[in-house]
Amino acid sequence: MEEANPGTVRPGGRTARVRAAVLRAAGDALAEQGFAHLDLADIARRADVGKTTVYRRWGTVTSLVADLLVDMAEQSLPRTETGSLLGDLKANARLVQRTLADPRQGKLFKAVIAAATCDAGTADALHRFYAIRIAEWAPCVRQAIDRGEAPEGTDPHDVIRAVSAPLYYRLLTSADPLDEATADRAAEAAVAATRAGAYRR
Amino acid sequence: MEEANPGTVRPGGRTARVRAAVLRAAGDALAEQGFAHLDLADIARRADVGKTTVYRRWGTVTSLVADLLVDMAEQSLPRTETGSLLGDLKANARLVQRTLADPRQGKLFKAVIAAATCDAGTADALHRFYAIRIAEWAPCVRQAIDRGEAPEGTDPHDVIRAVSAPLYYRLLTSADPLDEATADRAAEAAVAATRAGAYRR
DNA sequence: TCCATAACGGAACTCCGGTTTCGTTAGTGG
DNA sequence: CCACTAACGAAACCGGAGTTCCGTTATGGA
Repeated sequence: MEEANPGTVRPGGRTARVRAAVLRAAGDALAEQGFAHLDLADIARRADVGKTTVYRRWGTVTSLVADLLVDMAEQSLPRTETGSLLGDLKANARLVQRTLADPRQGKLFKAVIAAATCDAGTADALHRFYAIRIAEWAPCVRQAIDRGEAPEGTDPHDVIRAVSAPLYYRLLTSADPLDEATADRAAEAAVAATRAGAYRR
Repeated sequence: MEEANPGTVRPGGRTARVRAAVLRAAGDALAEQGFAHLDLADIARRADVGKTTVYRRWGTVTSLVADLLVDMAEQSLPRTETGSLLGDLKANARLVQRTLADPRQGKLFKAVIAAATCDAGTADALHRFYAIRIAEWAPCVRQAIDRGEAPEGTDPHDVIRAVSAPLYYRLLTSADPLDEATADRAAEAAVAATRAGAYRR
């Protein structure tokens, strides 16, 4: 007789309220202090729940981060459409830039990336989160192919990744500003490379 | 009377031997288990030194990682020259790819990036490490400008960063393979974007 | 070579994050 | 509405990472 994980038999009601409060508290704490010294008892206090509950339901910091990533993936924004590849990729770059440059969101993303380096389950959740984001924006590259703005055989996922990569690299490896010019440059570079066939497979 | 930090009055002899052993042990442990649960007493055991010494000299895990980054920056490889921008950027991309795809080095880089998200001193050391690497390879873009392969006003640092960024993005946000084709594509995309003037300032 | 002391390490100690226990509260289905 | 139990939380407990103490070893300059 396999025992169900806590919170899975009755996922609604109080259980859902506790999850929401704990995930909100976790996001706040991650943004404030990063991943390293995250303390589940502190999360419990912030969420106004018992620390036993947090240990029972999530067990470890990285499991809590993985659950937060699942929640973030469910909440993420749909893409916009501008009618041109450059316009779409600039919109995407600006969205990523605004997120990473936001004091709370930028730190939160750093923290979840750090957590994912330390735990396979969290890494899976992070990979899924980004796969969902990339899949959300990939159609704009397909549309560009249809409009003749990108060569046949261009991999849409590669193009979308090429827009985000310089912004994340900047966030994680330097203290350089993450401004709109940087975002626009990332989009322009991705468009130029796309047109030149660099992402053809 | 300001007290000197341990190891700074007599930095040679036994002090240097202890540092070398501790940094080697730290690199191994970071590669094996990531950053989160790094235990200074374990590092001391691996290095065959007293744990008091590790706490006295480095104090925290992140300070030890920062010192490891200083050491890594001192050890890094000089750039190669191929005579063409594409050749040079491919060489750079391949070097980064080989490093990140290496089982030990890839994990080590993930771990130091994670550590840098958690501590300002470690972040500074990481930023310096990458600034040194980028400065090492920037001359190849300057040479390309001189040869007419890149437009005047191209920012060499932007170009070198554009080569690395997709590889780090792949390492940190997905489980996708980091192969030579990916490295070559990063170089080709950077060259195409450079030629199109995307990195002109 | 000698000496002052920087740097060292073993052992004892502390404290806080993680674990266990068990009575209480909320949810669900008959 | 009621009975069963999933989920909850307070309190007590535990152990290992971090800290302190003090005798030992190695270094560098006179």
